[in-house]
Amino acid sequence: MDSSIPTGIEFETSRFTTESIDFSKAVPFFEKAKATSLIAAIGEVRPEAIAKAHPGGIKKNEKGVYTCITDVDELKSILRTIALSGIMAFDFETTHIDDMKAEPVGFSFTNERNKGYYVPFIAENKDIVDPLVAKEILREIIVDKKIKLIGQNIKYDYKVLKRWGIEDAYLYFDTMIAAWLIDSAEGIYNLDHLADKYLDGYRTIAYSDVVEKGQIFSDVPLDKAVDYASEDADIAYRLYEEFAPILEKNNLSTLFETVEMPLVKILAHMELHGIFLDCERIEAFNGEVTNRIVEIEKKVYEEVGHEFNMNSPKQLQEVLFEERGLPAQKKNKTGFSTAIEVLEKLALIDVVPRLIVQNRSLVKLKNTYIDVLPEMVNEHTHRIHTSFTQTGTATGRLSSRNPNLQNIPIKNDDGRRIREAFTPQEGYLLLSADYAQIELVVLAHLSGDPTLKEAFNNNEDIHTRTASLIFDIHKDLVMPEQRRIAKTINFGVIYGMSAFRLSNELGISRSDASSFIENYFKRFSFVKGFMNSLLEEARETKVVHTILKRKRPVPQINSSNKMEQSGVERIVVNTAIQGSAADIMKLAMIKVDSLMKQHNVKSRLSLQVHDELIFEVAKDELELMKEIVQEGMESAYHLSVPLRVSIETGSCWGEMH
DNA sequence: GCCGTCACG
DNA sequence: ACGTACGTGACGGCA
Repeated sequence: MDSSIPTGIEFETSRFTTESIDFSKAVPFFEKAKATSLIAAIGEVRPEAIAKAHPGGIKKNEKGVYTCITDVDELKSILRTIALSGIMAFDFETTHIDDMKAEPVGFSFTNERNKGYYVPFIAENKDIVDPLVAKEILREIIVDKKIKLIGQNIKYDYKVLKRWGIEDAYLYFDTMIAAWLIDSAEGIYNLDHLADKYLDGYRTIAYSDVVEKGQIFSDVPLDKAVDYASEDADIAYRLYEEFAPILEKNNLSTLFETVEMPLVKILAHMELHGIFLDCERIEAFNGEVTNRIVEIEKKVYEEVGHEFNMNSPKQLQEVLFEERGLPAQKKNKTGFSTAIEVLEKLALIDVVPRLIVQNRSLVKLKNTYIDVLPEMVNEHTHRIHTSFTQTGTATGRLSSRNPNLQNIPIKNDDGRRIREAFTPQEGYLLLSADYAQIELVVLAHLSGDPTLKEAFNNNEDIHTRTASLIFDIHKDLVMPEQRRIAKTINFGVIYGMSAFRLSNELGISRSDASSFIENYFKRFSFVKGFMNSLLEEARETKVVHTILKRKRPVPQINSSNKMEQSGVERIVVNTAIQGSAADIMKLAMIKVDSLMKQHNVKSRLSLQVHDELIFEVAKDELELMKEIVQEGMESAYHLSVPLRVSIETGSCWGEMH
């Protein structure tokens, strides 16, 4: 890789303004959307309806006709013609699956179903089309003419485009995101699966049939490469024609256009920018942790009388419950559980489980973070570039992979040492902005509960307030233990609590737990009412939706299996809350991004951790950024209770003031 | 490839 | 009497 990796990323002018989005108006959006699709319920294809809509007998699963373009003038002429239509499906073939390493070896495109073109730069290791020449032709229609791009997982192609030197693109329609919005419970959104599911069992050419094991795409014979690559563009185009009307029909177009698609670029920019990891800090900590692990293991072996693998649940069970005769507690499928809460109980009566508890968390830190994160540092940017998955959750949240930077430890001092190794570049600080109690705030809004709303309107400590209500005492008299109980109950409300779990969590009897819950719902009666109407609606429609009308299908809501049914009921309650909070955070990211562009700042968004945004902020922009971030996040969506954001800054993640 | 476990919100 | 908190990703062990 060369200097084409962007260091400071330039942003295009957003189609977005800072005005808040009015979701009450469904904007007709897909001008090209044709009435070809007839999905009755979400994600459900009705063959007879499709036959009606295609009286000519057009088969959705027909193979397309694909063309190889090797002549530069021909490429120019075809792309210019396509540019007149204003839209095209586009797909890169590259050297790597990792978009931070991938170099283009060719690209495919189409603006018509059953057609496709492939432009090979290299095939069978021979140079064909000069990529630098092709790049300029592409630039003309992607940057200058701003053609609307359709793609499957278009964030990948956008990142490759940017790293290649094409600085901007109009990301119009990601078929993967559309499929996810249409059916967030499906979980599989790769092109092969989507073609099978939505194009009447269309079988795509498998990557593994084209690219031999150990080879890359530039090794593939030209004829095979043309078919494989062109098909990707063709299928993406066909899926676009399928999905656009389904989105319309399900009132998902506005969410798609104004939230999910604008977010693609924001995530791409975050990923490209990455975050710096101070490997020396990690290495210093590694020495310390490794010593402690060795010490603990030595003590355990001494105590037990022999060596064994204490990371093997099976071997550990033997040692604890057979050799040492400790009382087994929870069972799981394979035997007796050695989960942390079990070990903590046993730790009161025996030194071995006590040592194992310490060992567990240190080994976890070492295996998951200390040994892995330094290896994930990009050798050119010297930073860590996570990948945010936009289609990874059923609720609307993001997830983070390779590495997951949404689960970096914070809850204890050892773990926090990992967080402290994430540091800003010279002249910058890290700024963390997080929503205070966003899920309970969302609950107050959705339920309209006057007591809950009042607490947030008065900016009270919600757990203390809850305690004062359920224990019927003045809030100044709430004891820490009572606050802890209230906090657990508040979590329980969000998750759809049961008396059983609450009693376990609090170490109290189940009847005591039941009366806490009863008391809670007596005090927050609108919350109970809200949940009931949510469930009623879900039973009726088989769908739960968020404030932005994001949908999660819950077909099992009326299951005759009571356990399954109550499981789905918890999902319904939690999805409405967690998903709405995720909606708000996405709006906030878009708004803050827009404000940052308006002010033309050097500062960059680095990470999102569900209710928190982390920025790398230029020191001379600190005050401005604090204002922008707070304003953008707090006004992201108008609720009937105030959204509050707390901002901290520091010279590393984890130590913020 | 699944399971148990555990890091986060 | 059942046997249970929601959403993720990643690890090592084991078949």
